[in-house]
Amino acid sequence: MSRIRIADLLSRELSPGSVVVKGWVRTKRDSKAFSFLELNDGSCLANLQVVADATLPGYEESVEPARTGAAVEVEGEVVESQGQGQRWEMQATRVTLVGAAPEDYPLQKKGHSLEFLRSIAHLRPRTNLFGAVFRIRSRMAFAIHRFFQERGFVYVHTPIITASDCEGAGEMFRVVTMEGEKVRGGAEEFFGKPTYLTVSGQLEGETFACALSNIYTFGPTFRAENSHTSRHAAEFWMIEPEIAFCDLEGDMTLAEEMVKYLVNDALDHCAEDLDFCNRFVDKGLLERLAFVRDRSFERISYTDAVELLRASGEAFEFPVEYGLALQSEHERYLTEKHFRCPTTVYNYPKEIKPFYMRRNDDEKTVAAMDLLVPGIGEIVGGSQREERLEVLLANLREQDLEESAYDWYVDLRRFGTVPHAGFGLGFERLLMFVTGVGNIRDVIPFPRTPGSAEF
RNA sequence: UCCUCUGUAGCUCAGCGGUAGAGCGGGUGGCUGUUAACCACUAGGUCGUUGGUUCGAUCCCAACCGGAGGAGCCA
Repeated sequence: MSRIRIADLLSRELSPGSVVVKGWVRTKRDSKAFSFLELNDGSCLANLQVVADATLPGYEESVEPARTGAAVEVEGEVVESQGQGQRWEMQATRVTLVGAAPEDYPLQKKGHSLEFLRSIAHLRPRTNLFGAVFRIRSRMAFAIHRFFQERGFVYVHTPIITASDCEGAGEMFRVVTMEGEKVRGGAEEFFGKPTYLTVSGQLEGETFACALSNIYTFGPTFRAENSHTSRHAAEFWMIEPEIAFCDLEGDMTLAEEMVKYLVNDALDHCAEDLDFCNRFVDKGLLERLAFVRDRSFERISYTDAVELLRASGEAFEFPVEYGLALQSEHERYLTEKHFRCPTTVYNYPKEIKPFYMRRNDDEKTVAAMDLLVPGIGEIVGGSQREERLEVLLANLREQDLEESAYDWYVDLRRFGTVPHAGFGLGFERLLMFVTGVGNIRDVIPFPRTPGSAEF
């Protein structure tokens, strides 16, 4: 008899009859004559209630020790439940203990703190919350590919190891080879020069966009920043589309459409898991997601945003002044108090943005954009790229960057240059937004943060 | 890197300058178509580490280590 997933079983209109299920016991309630086993196999949030009569052959060896955490295989008849709370339950005809869990199994059926669960990251996927979060994560990864593939974007694998040490996005991890305990360096360097873990696939992505027109990357990214916040990790996943023959307007539209698409997909395909998040993580989650799906996002230029903030009368800790970067508190004011919805801020002063962003005709701003969402802040950062050779070279000089290191990047402007644009979407930040989970460490399976690389 | 908070039983926490507490979880027994089951009994702690103050420190002080939140940086 073949195994059926609990998700399949529970969604049946008619009883599938006699079947086999396999999973882990969440809890067991015993009485003299029989036991109730709550069985979960990760296919969905809900458990299957198994009724195991004490008269079952092998009851003492298989059912009695099947306490919380144990792995079991159960064969039985799916019948309508006599009790409240579930439609189907299984009347067991055979219970096999696959793997026992002794009494020191750390997960109790009661709520645990997220901090404690982080310390047992190898077991936390067996909880309701993390099961839900990682099913949603999987679905969102799939939806991202669908979104781009449906629009004719080509998936490009940009390198993890890179030699560009000045991509302008924070501190990098060095890649070295070892000789025993010693780091091999200098001319002995494996690649013949210093190399790093990528902080962005953008520059490489641009080369493919200038050939395949519309591309996206989706892979791990590394930042060696010593950041201690709920929104930063040293290793995270990023989605970076790059579009040829596209300006900032098209870039912003794509980013907004993408966020809406993903939220809509989650609402359609992760209803049970989102409902759990709504009940136990963030009571306003479903309402907010529906809002994001249904309403259009706000857009405001940096210049207007500065004026709006100055006129707001709000007492900010940091000054609001043209030419200064917007602080977290300013971004939060825009999305959480003023607009109360996702907001795209665009056209930033060129001084506070990297060399590759396209200079606007006002000569003061660049065609950059940040998509901000309530509760998290920046979820997307992007720009139209500088496609004019002379302007790009001037930018490199202005920012004291070594021109020769960007030969290949500059070549794109030498040979058949086109206007193009793109953005980066932080996958974990998207997941925080979609699930309502407040800490990035709880939406990535094994988080890497300063001082912490367990598991 | 800076600022703030925090570390007591397996978990969540209370507590106090003078022999360590609860709830939950675990174990045992009972009971019931149960579902955060229920009732009774029971085991379980070098109070993060090191040093200092004190007759006496889990408590006060310092340093260190771990955890969390925020800032910066960004996604």
